[in-house]
Order: sequence, then structure tokens, then C-alpha cells
Amino acid sequence: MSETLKNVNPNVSVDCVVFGFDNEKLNILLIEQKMANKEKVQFALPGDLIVDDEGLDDAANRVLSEITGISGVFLRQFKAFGDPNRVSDIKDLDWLKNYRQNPQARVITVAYLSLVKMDDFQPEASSFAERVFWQELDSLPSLAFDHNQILSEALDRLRDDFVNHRTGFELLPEMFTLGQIQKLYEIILGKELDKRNFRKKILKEKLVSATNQKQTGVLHKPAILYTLNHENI
Amino acid sequence: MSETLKNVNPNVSVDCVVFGFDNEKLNILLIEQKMANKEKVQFALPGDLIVDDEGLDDAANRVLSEITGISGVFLRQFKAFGDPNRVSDIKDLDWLKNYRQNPQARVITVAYLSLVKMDDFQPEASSFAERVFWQELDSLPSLAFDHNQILSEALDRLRDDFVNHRTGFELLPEMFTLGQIQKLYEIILGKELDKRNFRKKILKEKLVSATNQKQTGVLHKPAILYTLNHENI
DNA sequence: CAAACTTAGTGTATTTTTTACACTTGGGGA
DNA sequence: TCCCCAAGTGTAAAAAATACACTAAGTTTG
Repeated sequence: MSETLKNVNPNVSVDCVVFGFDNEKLNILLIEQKMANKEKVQFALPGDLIVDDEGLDDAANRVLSEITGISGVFLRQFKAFGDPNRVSDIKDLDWLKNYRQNPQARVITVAYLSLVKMDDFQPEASSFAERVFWQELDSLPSLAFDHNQILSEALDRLRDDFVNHRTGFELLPEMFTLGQIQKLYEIILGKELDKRNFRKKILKEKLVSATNQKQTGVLHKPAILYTLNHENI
Repeated sequence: MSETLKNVNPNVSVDCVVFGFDNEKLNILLIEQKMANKEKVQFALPGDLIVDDEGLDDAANRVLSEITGISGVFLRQFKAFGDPNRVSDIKDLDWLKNYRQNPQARVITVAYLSLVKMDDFQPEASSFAERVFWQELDSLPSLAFDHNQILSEALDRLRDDFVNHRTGFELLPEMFTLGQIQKLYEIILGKELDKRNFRKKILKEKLVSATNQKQTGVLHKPAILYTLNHENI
């Protein structure tokens, strides 16, 4: 950052922490991008500068869509990150050049959070991303800038929402078993839950209804399939 | 906002929603400032642009202190507001002139939240504030920009924290009665609570201990005074 | 000094929620 | 036919939440 500038307007970006659920593990959407010297690559959350005429929520959706091809997901703002040195290797940010009045200024980012079914979204790299991919959360590489910290805070928030605000059902297929819901909760919360107590609770909330169909093609007793009661959510 | 500029770096400010508790009502710290035409005044939350070398949390504390004289409070970031037209009467922002490269650009703000004892903080206007004052929350004037909305979201968040994260005891004097805690909760949550049940709960949590002292100078049965168990918080 | 006023302080019964825990069932595969 | 596997089910105990009304101890007033 230049020593000679005073009160330069900062760059403002959005970063998207998109968790993906594949019925087995929690994944996170990452991009791989070339660094300025063209030798090294780095991993990062999908994110980019906002433009003049868009709101922050709009920016998050646009940026996610432009970089990863993923659109139509609900992105929830969860925190702004603004340490003056959070993007210290600013010279590596190719995309900042020839784009802004103050490319050398600090970068403040507004972080967004989402949780989606991985199957529904096949990321396709474009814009400055060399590659976009789902990465298992429990074998996470080191990320650019402060993105590991952003991710960590996003996960805390995701769990908090899950426990306190009964979210997450939208991750299930149209018809699902109670076992699938339980697994979803166990994966997000990172701990096992008692089967009988979990079922009791879910059914009491009346958020799901049994259909008269059963699982097929499984090598054990087929489970009853349930659907969401959209009106009760 | 100029039509000719593209991808101008935005202005970034912090705004502080400081709730004040006076044992009776919930108040909010407001400033009165002159508008550019020098005729009208407007009410607003204390807030200002960040400067280059400070983090967002630091900026919030600096700005609050500079404008209102209040320092040493815990300010918690709760949301960024970035609608492109949220500061539409940008020409009224005297303080933006001769200060930034892009004074005409949009203003994104990061909002902070705090709750303090009013008695501990006597606001003193300085900087561009004509006046700084505590305003009762239930007779709130119309505020500048989107500050009414910011305030409303801050209140939601404050209540949520109170219920889910057992905060707020720091607002009480060194020694306090159980009635005072209950009143604090009732004021924040905006509803009455059952005295016996409330006491049962507070005492079970072991967050307070009885002293051997009593209230004096009250015109009724004096209550036992309690102190905080800091180690259990 | 007695009466009135005001908030402090206290207990119980009921309902609801949470927790712990183990066996039988139905389908597919071998 | 037997085995494997997750589905599915109930109960008892403990903990938490709720509803509810009177007596106590000071101060003020007449």
C-alpha cells in the first residue's frame, strides 16, 4: 500500500463461502487462480470487486455466477472483513489492474454464506478463475489472503443458524428419508445424534409429511419417503 | 452519483448504533448535523468514513469517540449496508468534500452495535456534529439516509443476543438487585417477565451472588444487593 | 403510632422438553 | 435360507418452562 496516499477510497469486494452438501461430507467451493508472476497458483474463495450500480447482495450473486457459473443460490451476508493489511500481496491481484481508480488501495470484503446441494451445481470456471472445484472441508488447503479465517467464521455461523433457526431442509431432494435429514444435521454439526430423539423432534415440528412411497434399490429395509411442508417453514 | 464514472472505488464508512440503558427506557445515541444548505438539520447515527490505515473495528471506535466523545465501549459489527442509492442526498454530506478522491461515489457503511449504561457516558458533540444526545427509542425521529433501517436491524440483533447469548449484565451497577436485572431484560425485550420464574432462572445460572447488603433510601422493602460472578460469564 | 403504600421475596403443581437406551423389521445379496 | 444393513419404534427419568398469589419490610402520611 502506498505511503503517499491519504484517505484513498478502498476497494470493496464480496467473497462467497458456498458450502456444498453431497450426502456424505461438507464441501466448500474454491477457485484456483494464477498469481501475477504466472508461476504460482493460489486457492481462494470466489470473490471480486463490486461495481458502481449494484447492491451488495446483488454483487455477491453476480460475482459467484461470473466466476463459478453458479447462480440462483441464496447468499446471506455474514460479516465484513476490513483489516488494512488483509490483502497484503495486492500486487498478485491481476484483476485489480486497469479496473479501478485506486488499485493500490486496501481491499475491504463483505463475506456471504450459502449452503447448497452439490449435485445441483456443477461449477464452471470463467473470469479469472483457472479452475473451480468442490473441496472437502476436512482436507482444506491453505487459502489466499484471510480466506481461511473467513471460512472458519462462516462455518461457525452456519452451525449457529442450523441450531437456532431450523434451516437446511432445502438441501434435501424432493423426497427424502428421515435418515437423510439426520445425516445432514450430523454432517453440519459435526457430531452424532440419537436416532429416536431426532425423529421425535423432527416429526413434532410438523415440517415434513410422510408420503406413501418407499426407498428403492437400497440393500436394507427401505425407508419411508417424506416431503417438506413448505407452508410451515 | 456521476453517470460518467465507471467502477469508482466507493466511500466506506462505519455507523455506530449505541443503545443506552437508564434503568427506565432504552435510548439511542444520535447526532444532529447541519445539511449542506445550512438551513436544515438532520438526525443521524454517529458515523464517518474510515481512513486508510485502520481496521473496521478500530474505525468504529475512533469515529464514535471523535464525534460523540464516547470511548471504551465494546462495539460489535453486525452488518454492512451497501444499497447503491442508500446515500442519495450525497450533496448534503459536507464532511465528504475535500477529503476523498471520489466524494461523489456511493457510500457503503459497516454498522456496529453497542449497549451501554447511559450514566457512564455523557456525550459531547465535536467534529461535524452540532449536537449529540440520547433519544428515547420509543419516540424516535426520522433519521438521515437509511439509518432508521440500520437501527431497526440493530435492535433485532440486540434482542437476539440477549436471549441466546446471555449478555447484558455489564449494564448493571457494581451492586444491583434482582429487580434491576429483570427490568433490564424487560426493557430490552419489550415485554414483561414473571418475577418468580425469572429469579429462579437467574439464580440457577450462578452468574450473580448475594452480598450481605441491602438497598437504602427506597420507599419500600429494601432488596438484597447482588454482585456479578465474573468467572462464570 | 397506625394505616397505607410500594416493591421484595418466596413455593408448588403442571406441562413440556430433553435425554438415555435396545430390540424387531423388511428388503437385497450371497 | 441365512446374513447383512439401516429402518423403525416406546418408555421412563430428568430437566426446564410455565402459571399463579400471598406475606414481608421498609417509607410516608395523617
